[in-house]
Amino acid sequence: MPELPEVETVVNQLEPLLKGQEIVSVAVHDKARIKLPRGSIPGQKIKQVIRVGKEIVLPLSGGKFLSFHLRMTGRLLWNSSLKTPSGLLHQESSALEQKHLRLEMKLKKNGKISDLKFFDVRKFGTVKLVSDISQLGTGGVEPLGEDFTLSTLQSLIGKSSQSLRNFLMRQDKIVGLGNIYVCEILFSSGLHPERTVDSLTTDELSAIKKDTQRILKRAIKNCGTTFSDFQQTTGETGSYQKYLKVYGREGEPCSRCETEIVREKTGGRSSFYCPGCQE
DNA sequence: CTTTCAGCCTGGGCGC
DNA sequence: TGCGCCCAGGCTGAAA
Repeated sequence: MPELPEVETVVNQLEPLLKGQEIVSVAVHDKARIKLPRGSIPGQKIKQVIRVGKEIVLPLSGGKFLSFHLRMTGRLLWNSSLKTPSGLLHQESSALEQKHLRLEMKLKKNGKISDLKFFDVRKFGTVKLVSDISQLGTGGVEPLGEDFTLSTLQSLIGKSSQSLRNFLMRQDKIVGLGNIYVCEILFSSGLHPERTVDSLTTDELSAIKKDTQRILKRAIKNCGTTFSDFQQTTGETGSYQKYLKVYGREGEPCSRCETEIVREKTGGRSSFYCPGCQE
């Protein structure tokens, strides 16, 4: 469930490891989903590691950009193995890892060979090579960027009458937010997920902007949110889950007003919120 | 035009 | 014990 803070964490951890590495070879294991032009990558160097929305992007020395989107279960690991459930024998564990391996690159720097592996259990993740960085991302505003202001938020909303929850999840408006952080932001702002965006006052919009930035920054500081052991791997040892106020807390008393947190499904997605203090 | 929604995909957890 | 069903959720493209 990587959202902006989790992707940012992976980027921060990979940057010093991958910077300056030459890509020696690329092996695509999931050829049905991952299409890369043959021979277009080997020989190039990784200039840096950056984040564009929820994508992990490697600008290459030849001017192109190699991009990974983890979606739900994608993992991008350097010189390490996919952590699999405990209790498996070594050969079972390695067979499971091989089953989920989608792409592998051999890297070289200062004569040392290393590898970068892309795993993905559910195959939603994507890998692509583009010649222009503008081909990446989904067009939304970076919530931690300078241009995410109250007036930007107002113009993004425009004449939309969508629910607040659906609006905040839209990557063509604001990038990086997913279900967990949207639930947390709305709790913090005291707003009901089904409020329509055209009903919001200036003060409420201002609260959304402020809470979005505060929560994302705090989550990045804590290296994101990690849920189960299975998903905990290099680059995802986050601890923000201990600060979650509503997500996954259905049935528990609200930390603000003691009302029981509810979970409600709308449009196939679960919203966690407090019916007592989110209006 | 805007908005909603099924489908993609697998493994874990639950009820029977 | 094992089978069927539901759930996680970002994003696309089709339908409303």
